[in-house]
Formats: sequence, structure tokens, C-alpha cells
Amino acid sequence: MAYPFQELEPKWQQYWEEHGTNRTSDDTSLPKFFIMDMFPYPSGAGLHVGHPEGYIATDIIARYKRMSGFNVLYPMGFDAFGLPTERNAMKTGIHPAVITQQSIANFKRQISIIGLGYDWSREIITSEPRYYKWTQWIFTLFFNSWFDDDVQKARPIEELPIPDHLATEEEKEEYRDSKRLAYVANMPVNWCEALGTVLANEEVDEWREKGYTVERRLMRQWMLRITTYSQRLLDDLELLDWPTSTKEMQKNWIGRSEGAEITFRADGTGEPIPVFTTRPDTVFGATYMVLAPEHALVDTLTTDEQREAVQKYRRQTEAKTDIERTDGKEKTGVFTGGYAINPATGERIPVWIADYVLAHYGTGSIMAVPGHDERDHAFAVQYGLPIRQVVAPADNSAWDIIGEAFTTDGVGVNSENTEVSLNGLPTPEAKDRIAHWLVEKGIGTKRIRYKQRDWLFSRQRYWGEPIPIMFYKDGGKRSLTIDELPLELPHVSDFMPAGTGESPLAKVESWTNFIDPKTGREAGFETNTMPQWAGSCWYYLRYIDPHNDTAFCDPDKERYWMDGGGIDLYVGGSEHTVLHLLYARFWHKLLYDYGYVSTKEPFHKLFHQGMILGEDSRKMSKSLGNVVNPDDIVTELGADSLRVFEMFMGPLEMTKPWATTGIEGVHRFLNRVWRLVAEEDGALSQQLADVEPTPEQYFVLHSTIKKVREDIESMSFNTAVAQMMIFVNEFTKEETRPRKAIEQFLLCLAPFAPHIAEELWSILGHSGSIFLQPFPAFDPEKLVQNDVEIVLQVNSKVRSRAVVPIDADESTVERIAMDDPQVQKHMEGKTLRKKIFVLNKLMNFIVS
RNA sequence: GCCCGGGUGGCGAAAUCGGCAGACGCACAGGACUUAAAAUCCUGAGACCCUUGGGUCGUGCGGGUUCAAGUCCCGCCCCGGGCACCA
Repeated sequence: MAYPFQELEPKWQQYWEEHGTNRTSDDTSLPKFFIMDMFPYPSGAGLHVGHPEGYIATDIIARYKRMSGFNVLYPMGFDAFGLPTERNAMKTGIHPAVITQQSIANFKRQISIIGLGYDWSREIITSEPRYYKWTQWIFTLFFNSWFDDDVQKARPIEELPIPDHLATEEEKEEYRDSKRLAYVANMPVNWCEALGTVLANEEVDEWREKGYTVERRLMRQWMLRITTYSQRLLDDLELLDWPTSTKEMQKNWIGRSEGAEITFRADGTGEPIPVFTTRPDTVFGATYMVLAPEHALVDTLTTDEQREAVQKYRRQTEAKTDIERTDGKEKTGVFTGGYAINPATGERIPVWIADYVLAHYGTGSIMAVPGHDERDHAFAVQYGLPIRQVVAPADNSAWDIIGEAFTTDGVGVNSENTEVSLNGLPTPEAKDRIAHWLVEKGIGTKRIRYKQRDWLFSRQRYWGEPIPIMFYKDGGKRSLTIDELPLELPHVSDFMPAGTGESPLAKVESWTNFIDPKTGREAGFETNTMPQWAGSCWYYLRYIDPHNDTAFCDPDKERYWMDGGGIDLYVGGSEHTVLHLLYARFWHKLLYDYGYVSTKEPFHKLFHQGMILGEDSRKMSKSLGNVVNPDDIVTELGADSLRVFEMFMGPLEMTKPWATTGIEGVHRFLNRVWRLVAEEDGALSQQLADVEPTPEQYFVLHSTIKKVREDIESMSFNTAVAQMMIFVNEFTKEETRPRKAIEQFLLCLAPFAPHIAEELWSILGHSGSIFLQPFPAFDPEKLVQNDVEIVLQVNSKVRSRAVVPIDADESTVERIAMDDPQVQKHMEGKTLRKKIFVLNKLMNFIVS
């Protein structure tokens, strides 16, 4: 018969709730531990067993840390604004706020029956005005800031030096607008007609996978100047205890590259055409130039004969998204008819346009070196452009430059003019030499470029944070001040897109047409809203001080909880590697620049839990019918079984399939735990006694305490569970079970299986929660054994074993080994060549 | 193509520093209890050879270092994830 989990689990959940067992204390004299899950987006679909895996892990750590004397902040909230809810609203006609409420209620019910010990008094919901007031406030901080390159930090826009030649107030304001960290721009965007909104570059793939069509359009958009922080976002990765793969991905995303900017000039007009290259040493091999089709100089360079072809090509590329431009393997392009002068060789080289050159990277134009760049090589072959070798392999071997580009480092050849020669120089030195020459001649400088682009921050949607900016009908705009926030999302019954590429807010008269009470001017609010990612950029800070109405977070509380370089542990899926985690770091750095937060980084340690697959080893999905619902598991086997099994399945970071028989095994284990302490009817077991544990029992107990402690700290929960199983196996065998040992064991088990641990703790006669007890310490002396089994080898093969006193020395062990019949047998008639002795491990005789 | 992970029994997986490969669990087999079954408890088990004792092989593949390699080095293969015209 199974232990009565169905009664005792809700009982203890209610007890914790009533007694505030999981509340965070305000006692800042205690050492703190700030541990967080990535908060969920509450969809209507509900959870499958994969979702709470990370939550269970953090709950175990949170409970363990509390028992270890830490003041633990372990909160939960909801990322509640976003597209899926709005789409659902459009389908059902139910207001997104109502849908959100329902989804959250269902979600909370599902996670509370698992016994997760969140401090719900700190719950935050990003779509609530008292939360997004501060999201908007941070936005105004971006709007009212510029980035000072000299000190590498954000400063108030009023402190921006205005160039003298700007006289009128309009000109000055235009200049300020061009420097603001939140700015409006006409951007080619990823427009999705079906969704009625634009998408961030980072989001495009996700929606395409779902079958949506995304096209290129020029639209007025809000942008955040994240690129000004590229270098800091890159550098500060060093401070973080994150998975290396995640750091690598962010590095690649930021994509720093060192090189040079070289100014070519148009033949005839002398118009400068700067290019960015990481291989300035190959400039002698630049046999043509390519501009992005959108490049500003295309018009002036194009000759009349070529104009028609150029315009046709430009129209073709305009319609394509970035992804489509990179789809085709074959390179396309058109000759402009114009020529430029290669500043190193003085040669006249043709200027082409081609969509393999991207307008937004570097200068939007390149010097093409087909001998030493694969893309240029392919293009040159396609259109019969000259290919010249200017770098040779270091060993001077021959290279078929017409057949294939030589792209690695080598030594310079054919690279000489009257002033400079790179011939014979290894690539790194050649780069230096040419850089010197370029700077000297004023035709080039060293440059660093980043792949990362500014963050497209507006969405043409209703269900998001309103952007707290008003535009005056007679020109100009202002951000709302803190007393005017939150700018509440107006309640509408029609949340269909305006159909004009504008958000539903454009249809709300009171939103777009009013008198600004501060200035008396006619004005309208921005009709775009913020993207899904906005609310999650700073929510961790709000947990620290969730009910503060005068600041987003009290500075003293912030310093206490963020001490040690940020949140102590942040757990969530790796799918957020380059979006949420990069955006949140960016926002944090702005707040840091103003002294609102005390750490450079928000998340000191990060951990990604793996995925749980269906029993068929495929991703759980409704369509495959392999979804396992945690509600069913809790009903049939209990929350504790679910918790312990999810931890026992394997390493937390791994992807692993669900196994029904596996959880039954864990359920059996918990039943064994129950019977270790209690009779079938719930009375205290007759086999428990107040006796001193034997040395062997002590050894098992203290090994268990040690292992569980270490494994929780290193997040190796699976092996901690295995060790607890060993404990139960050992003590189940015993006729008489020392009460003391059993109690200590229950304390170890408590973070994993809190309900059964509480119940057995009270059966043992204790009043009050088991979680008020300190986590047991292990005694190293109890782990010392008198004897140890060692291996006896002959020629490195195990031939026998012997039990010897611990730390027995070589001569003792050698004597024992020599007396061993198996060892003797294998050494018979052979000569001893060598003896190898490893303390407490082995004795190895090498014979011939 | 490039950058990260990973490959260990029938299955999920263990294995600080190079030192007994396969802990723990699942599934399986045998036994005890039972009229019987379920539940529970006990026992067994990497593969192959073998009469017992035992022997041989074995951590994706091929080499190497070492008294000793899942672990270190070199070269491959396969799987998962990410990036991919970024000059």
C-alpha cells in the first residue's frame, strides 16, 4: 500500500502558506542567497512535466539554503504581455487581460501542487500598471540619455555637448535625437502581415518556423541603441559564472572584429568610398569594389548605360529580407559603370553592387579581394573579374589562386608600391605595416566593428507596455515624467490591428488626440507598444522590493540582495541565450551607469536545465500525443515522486526522455522511506530506537550528508538521490534503526521531498516545520574507516583483493600481496621487475 | 563550413588526481510470503568462452603515452545544439 501522499501533500502546502514558511525575511544581518527561475509566459495550454524541472531544482536549493542559515529570496512572477495572448484574444474575442488572468491562475495552481516554495507575496506580473510604470520609467531613462564614448557610459541628454554650428533649437533637438539611446528611425523592418507587427531580427526565425511569412518594409520604429554597449557586453562576460557555450554564443552574436577602414575614391569625382576590412594587408589584391545595393553613393556612381540594370537590381533586393538575401548560394550583382581608384596600387577598378554586401554592416561597401576571400572569389568567377594573388602560403608552396581563394595567414607577395612593400612579410606584420602607411597617408584608420545591431523596440500591437512618449501636433515630442507614469494601456474592446501597419491604439481617439495638461499643446501618444522582452529586462530587481511606489527598488535592499556580482543563481532554458539574457544585461548596464544598481551584471551564475522529452524520445507536443501532464502524476504518485524522479532522471542540464516505469521506481523508494519510519497506519515504527548508531551506520549516514550537501551545491541532484537510496537500502535491512540517524536522513531528504519529510518529521514527534531545522553537518571523523579494500595486480591486471588497515604502508601491503595465492599463481616462475604501490588503492607487481 | 556540447550494459545513468568500469534506478530472471495475484522482501545479472577454479574481451572508431586510460595526446566517425555572405 502506498503512503498517503494524497492527504499529506495538500496538508503541508496549506501549512507552509499559513505559517509563511517560505517567506523571505527582512533580516539583512543574515547572509543572503538570491535564486531565481526565468519566469514563465503563462499560456493557456498549461504545463507538461518538462516545465517545472528547473523550478524543482531551484526549490531544492532554496530550501537547502534556508536550512543552512541563509536569507533566501526565491520569487516567481509572470511575463504577461505578449503576442500569443493577443492572438488568442483576437480569436476568441476575450480581452487579453482576462485571458492573462486565467492563464496565470491555472499556472499557479499547477506549480503550487508541486510544492514549490516561492514567496508569493513578491509575485510580479509585467502587465500590471504598478509594475510597468517602472518599465516605462526605464524607457524614459534610455530616451533621456546619450552614450559618452570617452567614458564608455550613459549620461543625461542635457549634458550632451552640442556642436557650435547648430544654431536653431530644431537643429539642436535633431542632434540630441540622433544621440538618444531610445530613438525613432525609419528602418527596414521584418514585417509580418499575418501577425500585424514587425519582429526583431532575433525573432524572425521563430515565427517563420511556425509558418508565418515575414517580409522587408521601411517603417518608422523605436530603436534602443544597444550597440553602444557592445564592448562592455563583451568584456563583462568575463565576470560571469555562465556556461561557456552561452558566453560563446553571446560573443558570436556581438561579433567584434578588428580591422581597418580604408578610403577608396571614385574615379573622376574623387568622392570618398570608405570600406571596412579585416585584411588591410590584402589591399594590393583589391581588383574591384562592391557596394550594398542600398548604398547612398550608388546613384552618383552609376553611369547612364547601367542605370536601368542597377535600378532593376535594387528593386529586386529591396523586396527580400536579410535571410532571403543569404538563402541562395549563387551570388548576384550588377556593374554600376563607375570606377574607383585602389589607393595602394593606383589602379582603376570597377565598382559593382551586389546583395552579398550588407548595407548595415561596416560601411556598406567593400574592397573585393577575390584572391583571398571566398565570397569575392565566387563573385569574381561568376562575373569574370580579375583575381590576383597577394599572399602566398608561408612555406612558399604554389597555390592555384584561380581555382580557390587563399584565406589563411601567409606571407605577402605582389604587394608593393613606391612607398610601402608587404612582400615577404608574414600576415600579422603585413597588417601592421600597411596600417601605418594608411594612417600616415590619411587614407585609413584602425577600426573595430560589431555584428550586433540596434534593438528594434516597437511593436504595432495592443498587448504591451505603452511607450511613454507624446508627440505634439505642431512638432516636437516629450517623454512623460515619473509623476505621469504609469501611462496606462487604455481599455479597448476592439484589439484588432488598425490594418494600416499601426497598432490598435491608433484607433483610440483619446489616445491620439488630447491636450497636454503640462503645456496646453495638442498632442497624441505613441501608438506603438514595447516588445515582449521589455518587462523581463529588469523584473529580477523588482522582486527585491516589489511594493515600492516611489522607486523601482530601494537602493539599500538592492545592494544587499545583489551583493557578490548579482543574482546568485539564475536557472532557465538555453533558448534565451541571446535574447532575454543580452537585453537584460543591457538594461542593467544603463541602470548601473546612473548608480541605480550596484553591480555591473545582473546574473552572476546562470544554469540551463535540459529538456524533458516524451516517452518516445521526441519533443513533447500535443500533436504527437506524448505530453505528460504533471497534474496526473501528482494525483497518481504524488508531488514528491514527481520532484525526486525529475531530479533522479539524469544531470539537470541534459535532454532526457520521460519514463513512467522510472517514476514508479522513485515512488517505491519514497514508500520505503515511509516504512523506514512509520507503520502502515501512520504510527511510529516499532523498529526505531534511541540507540547509538554503529560505526558502519554512522559511515553511511555521514557519507549521505556529505554527498547530499556537495551534490546540491554542484547541482548534481541525480547522484544525491542515488546516495539517499543507498541510505534507505542499508537502514531498511536493520532490525533496530537508530532514531538519530533516521532524523538526520529526513533532513537531507526534505528539500527533495518536502511533504513526506514534514509528515514523517511530525510522526517522529516534532512540532513545527522540518524546514526550521538546520541542515545536518557531516563529521569527517565518522567517515574515517579502519580498513580499506585494495586491489592486488600482477602486470596491471587485477588478480586479487585484500582488506588492509587504512594507510597501510608499502612493505605491509607487499607482504600481504606476496602471501596471496592468486598473486603467487600469476608470479610463479617469473622475475619481479617493478613494484607499484598506491596508498589505499593498489599494489601492482610487474613481472616478466 | 565554423563554434559549443555529447557518444559507457537491454534502458536512464555513476565513476575528485589516470588506479576495482557499470554505483543508484528501470526492465529482466529466480526464490520467499500468498489458495492465487498484487504489494513487499531476498538473490542474480556487461559480453563471450568454460567442467568447477577460472579465462578472454569490453566505455563510438584507429593510433599513441603510461606499470595502469572512460579519464591524457594525435587522427577520424556519428548524434544534439548554436551560428552562418558580418568583409
